[in-house]
Amino acid sequence: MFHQSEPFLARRDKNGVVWSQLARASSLTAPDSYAILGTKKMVTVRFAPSPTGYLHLGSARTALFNWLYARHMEGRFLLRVEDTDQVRSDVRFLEEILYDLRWLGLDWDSEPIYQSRRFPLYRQKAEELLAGGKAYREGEAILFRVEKGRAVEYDDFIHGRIAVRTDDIKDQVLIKSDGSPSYNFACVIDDAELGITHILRGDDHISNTPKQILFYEAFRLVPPRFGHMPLILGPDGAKLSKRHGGVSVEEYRNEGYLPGALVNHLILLGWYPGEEHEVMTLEEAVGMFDIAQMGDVQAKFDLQKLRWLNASHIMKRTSAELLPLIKSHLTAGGVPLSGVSDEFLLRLIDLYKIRLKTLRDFVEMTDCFFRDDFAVDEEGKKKYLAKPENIENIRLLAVRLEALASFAPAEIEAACRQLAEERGLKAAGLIHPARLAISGKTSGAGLFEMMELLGKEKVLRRLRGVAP
RNA sequence: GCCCCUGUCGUCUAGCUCGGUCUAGGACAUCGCCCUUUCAAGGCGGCAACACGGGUUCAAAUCCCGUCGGGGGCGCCA
Repeated sequence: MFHQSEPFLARRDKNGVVWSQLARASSLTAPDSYAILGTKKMVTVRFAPSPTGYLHLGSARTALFNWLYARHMEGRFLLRVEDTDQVRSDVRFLEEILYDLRWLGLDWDSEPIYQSRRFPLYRQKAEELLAGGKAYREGEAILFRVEKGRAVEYDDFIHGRIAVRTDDIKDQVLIKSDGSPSYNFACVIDDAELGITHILRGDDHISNTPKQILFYEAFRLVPPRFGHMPLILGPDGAKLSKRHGGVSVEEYRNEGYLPGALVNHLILLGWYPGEEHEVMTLEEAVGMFDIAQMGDVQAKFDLQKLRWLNASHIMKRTSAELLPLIKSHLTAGGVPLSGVSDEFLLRLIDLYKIRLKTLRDFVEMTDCFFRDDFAVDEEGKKKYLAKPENIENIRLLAVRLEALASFAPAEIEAACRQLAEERGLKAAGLIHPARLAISGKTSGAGLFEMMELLGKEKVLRRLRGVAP
């Protein structure tokens, strides 16, 4: 179960359990406890998902920053599955979470470890405390005795010094009556054994930290450095929830967001890379990341900015890179792709990628290229196809285009402009009605390119459809 | 109720550590103009903030105190 190579400077205790941070210094909470110990440790962080649901944006952000720090420091990023709740945990959730992490571009070192397989260890450690008089039994449970009248202090690397009185901390459950370990206890046992050097987690854990530090003390271990990042809120300042437009990574993937864009936004919600670097790739972020610059103020998830970032990331991708993604969105959107060549799709992507906010937008924007029964914009109809002269112009345009030997944009444009001039119109006076006729839309790519991709036959048929 | 974190444009933020260079800078959104075949993209410009009240100081967004606001926690959930 414990597949890792042994942590740096680890040693085994009399029970054969590997411990990596045996305390020798008296100042357990000294900010540079590692320096005091005289040991240079590889940065080791972890992400500890609980497989009781999908990967929430907040969790994704926690994983992301831990990963960033590990990669920047050339340290290790471990995964620990907190599946002590046998009832609510499900492997399906875990698989989804791992899938989402990979999709975001986050990889981990070593196999994940599972808390559910380590119950004997937690019990053994709790019994040590029992034997040492630091814990007591209450029924089937084992509780930790919190010494009153003192303070627990630590230097949070995001918030600075935090101190709480033990009078405000109740005795803590170590092992529950059903034999499973409490969250805080299993967490400490595992973090110590894994040699975790830095714990970066959400602000919601800030009050757990003093309790955990008490456990480290009880085992005479030097605690890791802790940092708590503020939670992300919804646009209205309330807790991020479904009604804000999606809380799971999966939802954003399905909406057509690029992982790089989602990650970019999540990064911006906790760390500012400088005015010239707001749009960045994960790789760039790894290089620039500075944990000391992380923000300590809660930020609101801004869908508008995400959309803009997504558009920026899409524009930077080549059409070939976008192709498989676009294809899956087309398929998901019910567009049959049989008989559609990659060459055709590539050219269509060339034309439209600059206009996309999400990949999914492509499906709606380009529907006229895949079907003949596309919807026609009502406002546009009134504006461009209501007058008889519009219809006549379209009819004449069809005649001109039909005579074209080459159906390339340049030739189409020349024909359009010439006809417009002959009819005493501005080119736009012909272009807008024509676009509406062939696509049903008042917006889109350049008309001549659209026509070329659509092909002469369809263009003529559609023009004649509105101007028989 | 108690404990903890936090408060610069609508939003994300720079500045705060070492008070004066801040008539507070950038980005998203928004508005206007340019470009233009529409929509985008791009270029240019506008609007817009130091939560409030006291101090300290020649001088405070920057230091101190209080108030108010936002968030989190106080489980044999994780």
